[in-house]
Amino acid sequence: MDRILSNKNKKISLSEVAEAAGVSKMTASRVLRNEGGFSEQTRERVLAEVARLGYLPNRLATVFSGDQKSTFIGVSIPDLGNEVFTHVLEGIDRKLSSFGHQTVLGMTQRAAGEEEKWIETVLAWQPAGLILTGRAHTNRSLQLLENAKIPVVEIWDLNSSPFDMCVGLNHFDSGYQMGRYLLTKGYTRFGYVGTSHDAANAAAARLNGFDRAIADGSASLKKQLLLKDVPGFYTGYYGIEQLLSGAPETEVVFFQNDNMAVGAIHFCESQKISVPRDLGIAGWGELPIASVLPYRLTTVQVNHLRIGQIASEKLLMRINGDSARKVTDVGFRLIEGETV
Amino acid sequence: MDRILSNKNKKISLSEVAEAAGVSKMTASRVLRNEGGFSEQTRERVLAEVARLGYLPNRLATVFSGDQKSTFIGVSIPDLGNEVFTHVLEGIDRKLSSFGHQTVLGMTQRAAGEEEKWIETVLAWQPAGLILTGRAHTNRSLQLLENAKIPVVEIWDLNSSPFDMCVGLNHFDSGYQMGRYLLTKGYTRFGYVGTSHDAANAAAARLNGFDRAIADGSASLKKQLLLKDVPGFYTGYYGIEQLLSGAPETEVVFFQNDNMAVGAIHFCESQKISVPRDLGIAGWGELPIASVLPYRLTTVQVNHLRIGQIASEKLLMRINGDSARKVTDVGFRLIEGETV
DNA sequence: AAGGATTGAGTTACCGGTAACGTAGAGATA
DNA sequence: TATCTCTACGTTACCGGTAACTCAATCCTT
Repeated sequence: MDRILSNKNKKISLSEVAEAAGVSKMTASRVLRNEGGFSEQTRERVLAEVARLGYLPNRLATVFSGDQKSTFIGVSIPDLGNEVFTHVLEGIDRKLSSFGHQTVLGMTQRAAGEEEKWIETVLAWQPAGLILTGRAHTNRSLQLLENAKIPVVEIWDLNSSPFDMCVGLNHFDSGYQMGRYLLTKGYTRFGYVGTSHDAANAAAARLNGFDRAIADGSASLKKQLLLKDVPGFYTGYYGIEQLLSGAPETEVVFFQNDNMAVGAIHFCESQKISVPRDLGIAGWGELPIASVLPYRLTTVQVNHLRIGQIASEKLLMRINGDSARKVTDVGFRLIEGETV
Repeated sequence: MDRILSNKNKKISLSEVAEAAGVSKMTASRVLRNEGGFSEQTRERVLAEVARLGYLPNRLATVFSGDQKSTFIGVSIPDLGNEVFTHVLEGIDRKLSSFGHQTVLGMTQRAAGEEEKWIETVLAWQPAGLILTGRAHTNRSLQLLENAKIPVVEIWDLNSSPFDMCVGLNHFDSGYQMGRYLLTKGYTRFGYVGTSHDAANAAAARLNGFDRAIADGSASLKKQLLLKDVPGFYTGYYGIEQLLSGAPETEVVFFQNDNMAVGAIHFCESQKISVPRDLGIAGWGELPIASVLPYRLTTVQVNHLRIGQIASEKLLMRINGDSARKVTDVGFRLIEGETV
């Protein structure tokens, strides 16, 4: 009845191919790896049997025997629902797959210590390297990574002394610069809306930087709102409503990302609050959504795809035995838009 | 100089743990699997050595020896840049990881035949099952799947006779219903804007259904635009501009997804084109972005997350030896919004 | 024509676990 | 007391490839 269950005959192994071709397993192996040491006649016989029997090599055996390294790369990201990280992941997978590697995904946002469990599980599969988002790791995680002796890239938040390698940007600085910029625009009453839902360490760093800039400018952050929700349009829309009802004197609001900022702009439009005349709005990350606004959003531009690509490149270099720079700062650029 | 290269000592194996504990490899294995057949004293000694040496089991060896199945699940999606599929992927990975499985990602949109190559690569790793997006597979792909003898779920587009199992919805019908609905609203001049960029078989089915409905209503699709771009806001924004410049008499436009529809609405706002008075706009997929519009978007609601969850559940059931329904239709719901 | 190099194979061992089987000693049973 | 049954291990073999080694036949050399 069941196609799978009824069909119990196991997979074809190299020995069976070899036997069918009338040669030894080793000779068949040589033919498949094109290693030389066989006649043209033998080659044809072996390849004919490979095709006839539908032989597929078992990479597990190769890697297991230690002759080759695995081509798995473990990639942990906090959240697929967050557009920012899907762009990073896209950059990673594109690069890796074009070099014959496989991305083994891990979403590790849901609970603290989740990453540790994931690292342990994925290491048991002998990956060739790991890419981890963020730099908060448990002691045991670090121990596991130490023992694994594989290259590791931490992405997103820049770390001057990473475990191994690191690519990202200085989130604190990006928040600080935004704060400075808004001060030069003459604002004195600031607000911030973000989420505490995800592994928002980087977002927290941005907020800290923003806060510091304002303090350095002898102003102060009037109201900050950390919602327990995903950082999307919707959250921005209702976040701004909530913030304004609590602190209507706010002049400008910095959002965790562009999606939230655009949501806020929509709220303002619906309430006839003029941006930037009545209220300034700043986002972060330059997400595609901002492109459709009739005016340019004030935001911070980050090349998410590039973070993923560089992380993959570092890993690939090290896997190939070359050395790679410990820290790569992809930087950011403040976009002086028309919403403040 | 290099942490990795200088540290050549290989990983600790079970034999080494066993030796250190003064027992045989087999006894150590029994302790770790809690299989019984050892004394409390032995157990403590082995576990102490495991902790001291930082032993991590090599799952490759276990799976390779055929004693256990692998916990890999290969998941191929066309595009991570497309929000729709990231939601599906999120549903998949959540479910799989909570049952101790690993998602091995594959992005197979970029070129035809890419999926075949990916299937071949990933099968060599002996995955426990596969999830494939869409139902267009090459003959060789089908051959490979046949030989692999593992459960396979095709997702997204519903298929009455899937290779193995299938979960999704009838895209043709969803397009047809939208067409019928717009006809009842009295429209006679229709437009469509989508992309030809991704594996848009499902989107093509929606367009076909839409087209058929219009033909059945004795009207006709005036203008259809297939842009070579990603199906996002931006593309919708410029797509509608292009469509209207070519066919200004168009009364209502159906978009490939909500992102594009919202982009179009933004364009209309910027051009003082009133929606729905001057132009009707319909989307597809009920993406979060639509929530921020001041009015409800006319669209088709689909539970993307659920598709991923059900696909994973089917796979897990079959991996555990139970049977699962061949085809699951998650359905869709036409949202009669305020934009037509 | 004897010795050396080349070609086209085959043989053995190994990777790290686990199934299956074997076994010595302690305690229970007839 | 002889046998039987546990308990707590140890031993062997195997999974599917590949490295390292061996070896016979052929082809050049000088």
